[in-house]
Amino acid sequence: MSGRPGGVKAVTLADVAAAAGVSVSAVSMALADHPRIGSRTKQQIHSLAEELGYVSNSAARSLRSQRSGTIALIVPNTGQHVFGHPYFMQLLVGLSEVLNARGASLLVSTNPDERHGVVAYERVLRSKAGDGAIVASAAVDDVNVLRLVDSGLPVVLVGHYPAIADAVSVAVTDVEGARAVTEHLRLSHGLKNIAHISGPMNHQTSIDRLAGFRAGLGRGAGKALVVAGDFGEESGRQATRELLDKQPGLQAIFAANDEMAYGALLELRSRGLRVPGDIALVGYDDFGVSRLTTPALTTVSVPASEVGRRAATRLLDLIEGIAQVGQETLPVTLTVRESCGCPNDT
Amino acid sequence: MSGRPGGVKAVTLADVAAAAGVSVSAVSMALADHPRIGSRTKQQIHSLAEELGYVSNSAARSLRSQRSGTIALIVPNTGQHVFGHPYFMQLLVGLSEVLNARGASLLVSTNPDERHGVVAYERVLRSKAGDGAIVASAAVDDVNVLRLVDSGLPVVLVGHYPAIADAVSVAVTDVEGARAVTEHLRLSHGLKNIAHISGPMNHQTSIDRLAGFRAGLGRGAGKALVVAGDFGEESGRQATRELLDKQPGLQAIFAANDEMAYGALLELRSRGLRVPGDIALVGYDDFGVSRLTTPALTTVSVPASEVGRRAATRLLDLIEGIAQVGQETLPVTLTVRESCGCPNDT
DNA sequence: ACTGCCTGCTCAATCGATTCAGCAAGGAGG
DNA sequence: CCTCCTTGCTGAATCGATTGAGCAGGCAGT
Repeated sequence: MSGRPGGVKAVTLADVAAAAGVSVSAVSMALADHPRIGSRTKQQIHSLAEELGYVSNSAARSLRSQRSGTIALIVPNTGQHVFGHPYFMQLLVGLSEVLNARGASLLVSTNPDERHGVVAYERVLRSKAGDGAIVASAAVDDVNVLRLVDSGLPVVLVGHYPAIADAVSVAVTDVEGARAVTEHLRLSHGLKNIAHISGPMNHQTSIDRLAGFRAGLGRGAGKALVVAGDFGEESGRQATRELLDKQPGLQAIFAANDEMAYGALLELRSRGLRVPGDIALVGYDDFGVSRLTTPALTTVSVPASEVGRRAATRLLDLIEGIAQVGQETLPVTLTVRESCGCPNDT
Repeated sequence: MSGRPGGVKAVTLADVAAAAGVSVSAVSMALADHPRIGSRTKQQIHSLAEELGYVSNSAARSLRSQRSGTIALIVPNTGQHVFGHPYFMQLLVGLSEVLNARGASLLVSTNPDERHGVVAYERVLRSKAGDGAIVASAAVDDVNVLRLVDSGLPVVLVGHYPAIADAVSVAVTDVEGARAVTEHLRLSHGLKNIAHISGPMNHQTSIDRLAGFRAGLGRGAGKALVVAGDFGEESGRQATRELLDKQPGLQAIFAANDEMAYGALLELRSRGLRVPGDIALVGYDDFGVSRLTTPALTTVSVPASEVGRRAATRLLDLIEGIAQVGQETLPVTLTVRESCGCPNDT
């Protein structure tokens, strides 16, 4: 009723209590819908709180209830790294969707710089700023992940961590996906001398995709040539240079992600090699890039936003005490476009 | 010294105090480097705190100090919308960089669904979960933005809000950018009958780019044909269909962002029209997409991560009481590639 | 009429860190 | 020798919400 001017005056429980002529406890209990508060009083307090614009102070609530209503996304990397990759975008879409629906907030915790591997973990782990954490994109040999899981704090890992097999995690069938795309090159197109540009080998994703690649080659598929990149476009280009120099009869390249595949495409093109005419090329991830290139990239679609959704759901359940069975694995799907040699059907 | 087992036992100030044999106050003051605490005691407390793994409880600290150390990114849209657009990614890169460097955290506040326009604002505004807010991608007619700014809470707006001219904001020179790219088409390539696919007209960005387009046409540049899209790829394709049907002598299309330009490219291609041979095409934003298409898209590069960096810096300064002059505008740059008709220099 | 129980609220402790007033010990100054 | 100041710490209040214990009044049962 009274026009509130500009000042930031916080409305506390005490204000509502004073207005209603009851105690602070009564207001707190009324708003929490406690059965021992009369329904007429509840009504009155609710409308009064609404009118005064009362919103519970999150710090006080967190302190008392020992719960913040916030979950942290921990990424042991710099912000540049995180938000630069569309993978995280997709993951965030899924996370935010579930968190919003269940009234939780999202705290994003990246690392100030590459050195402080511990900072991102500790900040959340100890300060109780988050009720739980989702860890994405950690290296397989990152001991902090183990520490975090061991600490007893609710944690959901995104991706496989064989070293922490009992942790709650959400991953995708990378081995199968890599195998499928490799077999597509080998069996559907009859290609031999297929090379793989892998990701950094301290990430399980890279390990799995490499394993799938090897499995997909079967035996007698010629030599398996592998060069490691870092998931960045330029490293894909560099790796392609190496491959072309080392391997004369190269017929196909399977890059462990689309960005490296795009780098490969640039290098092949600059050498006058046609894709897929001279060399077939496939990527992995399908986060937008692959749709745009010419030729459109055959790739493996990773359901990253679904991974985010599942991870958030399981973490919130975990926080609420609902037991979670260990690993959950979502299927990836082969998305055939043109760069493998299949006909264009746009 | 004693191996800590799995349990989540919080180490509080009291624990450190007990171990050091001093009062809680002394520990608090020592860690805050208060001058009235002896340097020897400080040393001892610091190492003891380190050893016990003490981390201050963020809820308690926030409650007492009335400051959360967190800033909120408010986006009056769903998570899907936010993280789906590379613009936000870039913005987040800049934000997280500055926040990390200055010890602040990032709370991402999206909306559960399109209806609840108020939710995202109120949650942060009232609960004191954040010390300040950065508002991005709000509609020009969103009254909640005005309310938020009026509330006295530190707020930095991303983009122009002519209706709230006195607010602290960080924007880019969209009018000039749109004008430059339009003039490039008109003057460098001598094109006439240039059409514009605009964004949704309740966003200032769309308004500014349209204004720049009009300015760039000058007079006597033929008819200015404008069709509105929604910044999505499909709407670009749809708009292009309309344009081609309505306007026989069309020589160039300027899409208000790259994704719509990509949609336009698909439509042009499917009709057998060559770009830039038959029709020149330019976009706006330059967030990755434009580099990948064939032909590579001429566009206007928006320094979104720098916008994020500036917005975060100014917000933190504002929170610390450093007065901020109103609007700040960062320059965009014309990035010439191939789709306008310029030679390929890859 | 007395006990027991239910209803509807109030009191006070509590979460953990911060901060100001205050107090004891020691040295300087008169 | 007494006062005053400085140094180095302790005690207690405080931030705002939550929650179990407690208490007053009303009603039913015997």
